[in-house]
Amino acid sequence: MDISEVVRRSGLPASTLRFYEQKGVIASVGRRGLHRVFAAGVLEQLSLIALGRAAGFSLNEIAAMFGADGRPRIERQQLLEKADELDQSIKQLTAMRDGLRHAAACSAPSHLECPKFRRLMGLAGAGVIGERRNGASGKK
Amino acid sequence: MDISEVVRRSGLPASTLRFYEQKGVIASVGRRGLHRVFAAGVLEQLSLIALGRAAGFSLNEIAAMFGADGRPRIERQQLLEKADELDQSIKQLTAMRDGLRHAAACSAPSHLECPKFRRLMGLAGAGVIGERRNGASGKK
DNA sequence: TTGCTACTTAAAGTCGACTTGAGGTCAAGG
DNA sequence: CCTTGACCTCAAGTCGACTTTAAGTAGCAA
Repeated sequence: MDISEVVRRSGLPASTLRFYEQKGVIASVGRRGLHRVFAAGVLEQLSLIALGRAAGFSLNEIAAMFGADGRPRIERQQLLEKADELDQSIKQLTAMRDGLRHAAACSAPSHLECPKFRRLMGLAGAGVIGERRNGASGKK
Repeated sequence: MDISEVVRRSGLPASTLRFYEQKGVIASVGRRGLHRVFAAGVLEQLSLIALGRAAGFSLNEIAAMFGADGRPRIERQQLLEKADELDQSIKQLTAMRDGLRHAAACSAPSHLECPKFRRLMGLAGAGVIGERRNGASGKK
């Protein structure tokens, strides 16, 4: 497969594929002239990468999960740790969501008057609630 | 209060306070010489900012939530929208967490052999599962 | 053989939220 | 009065995951 076919079948832009190759998270099997040639398996790898990213692994972590052969060597321990991290996130997000819904419905004239809201503020101010860089989609 | 007191009582570094002021998300009440002077209310504002950040609002969004007086003007609609976003995130993260736990426990020799895992891969590859820049802590 | 493109590279740019560094000012304590 | 060090400003750097741009190359159809 040449890069355009991988683009077509994966939906990723060519720039991303080159970037991934450069980072070592995928590999081309060779060149036809200058042009990269990819094995069919790269599509599966790309799915796996997308999954890893969605689970919150960084590209470097993901790169470390592939052996030189391109097959994944994923440690179960790592999966469990990430699952626990996600559990933490889920709890925080759930508390936050409930807090927001309450605040939106709360009859207090200003949110600052609402005790629940203030409690949430206190937690966030004390750093109890995890820092997030980005959470939900960002569609469009 | 001078900046060092705000630092002490908020736990935030001075650089962050200056940065926040420059972004317009907080304001100092004036100067004593060159030195900024802050009103006591800034601590509450900072908690509110922390809360907003934890909920997934950007600094720009947060800045827009404060009137010129420094009091928050938070639209309930905005809170509900963010709550819905969080709901989405929570669903995705929950699915991901369960998938990871299954994969870790799965008896298949390679994760690639596991149908559930492959299904998750497919979803991620198709972009069904939201993109995340960062989710859980990142402690240490 | 020509010429069109799709491909190539390397370097720089983007985005958000800050941090860091260099160089300067001045309020307060001795 | 003088030193000290906390504070100031402005510019640049960082991090991660890419994208963009400029300039060059070459596979393939005509």
